[in-house]
Amino acid sequence: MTRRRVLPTTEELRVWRGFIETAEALRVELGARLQAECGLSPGDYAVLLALSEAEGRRLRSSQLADDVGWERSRLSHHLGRMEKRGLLRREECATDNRGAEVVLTPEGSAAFRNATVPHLTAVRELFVDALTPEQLAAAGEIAAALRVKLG
Amino acid sequence: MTRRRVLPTTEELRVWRGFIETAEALRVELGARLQAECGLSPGDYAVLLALSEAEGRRLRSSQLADDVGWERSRLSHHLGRMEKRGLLRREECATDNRGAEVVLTPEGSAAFRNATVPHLTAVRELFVDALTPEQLAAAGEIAAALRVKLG
DNA sequence: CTCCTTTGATTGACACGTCAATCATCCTCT
DNA sequence: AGAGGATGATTGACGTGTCAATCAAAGGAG
Repeated sequence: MTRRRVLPTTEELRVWRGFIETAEALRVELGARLQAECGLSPGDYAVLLALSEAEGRRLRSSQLADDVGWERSRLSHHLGRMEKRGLLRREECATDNRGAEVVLTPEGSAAFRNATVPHLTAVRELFVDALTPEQLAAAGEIAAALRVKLG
Repeated sequence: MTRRRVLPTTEELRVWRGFIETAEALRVELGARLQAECGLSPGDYAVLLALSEAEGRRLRSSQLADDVGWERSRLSHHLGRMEKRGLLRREECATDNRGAEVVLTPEGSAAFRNATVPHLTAVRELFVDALTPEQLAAAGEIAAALRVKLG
């Protein structure tokens, strides 16, 4: 009588480690280039992207948190750092005295504009161009399959 | 005359985002389970794994840094925190007075023993079992292809 | 043996992330 | 209107990560 196998085989573990470490290395490399070429962290980029796409380049704090998928607290800390660097301003909200509105400054807007082409080029170079069309499609399917288990 | 395409298409970007965000979510979920079930961070686990496999459950600091693939400084900070929790001890090295040896304590050893099965089970559940055999193989090939560009 | 460079490791400063606590305002219910 | 819970946002404590500076011991060249 055979017990149902619970632990991964050595080969499965090898694939797992290769997969997760490569994804991590990719994230790190993209982040490093963004930082080196544009002086922005990946977090900065996410915030600037959301604000750039918003009406009037401004958003309520909680809407921004939703857009980038962060907790309020994380956003608050990050906005503090970005505000200190002049990338954005926080203003009081007219319709809700509790609320804050986050406004892109011209500097922030320019920083994002300068970052987007280099960043997307790097994505193409390191990800899209590194894979065959079949592999690219498979990557999409794999991600979708994994997401099922992640609720 | 057509210029060579430099930026990813919308669809390519969609795949990219799905891929990188899913890998990240997987990493986070594994880490959260490890923390909840065993009280260990992924970093703790990596250090304990390397020490557990070492001769006499002890390693020179720099050898440990190599094994887990970290910078010395990062390791030093992390060892400080782990030592405070009693998972390991730092001892002077007999053969090199500059050097430090890191020794697993019984508590550290036990913590790792308790962690390994739950952790590997989670890897199987969230990664291996979520994919078809073909997808698993493809994941390995995709990771290999991506690593080529990452030097 | 005495410089002088290299090596092993730690430290401090700061960016980033999570969690729990806080606080003011808003809103609902009576 | 007023009590009390829900909501928007910030803060503080702490774990984690990087970088540059530091420092002592080791090791090679003269």
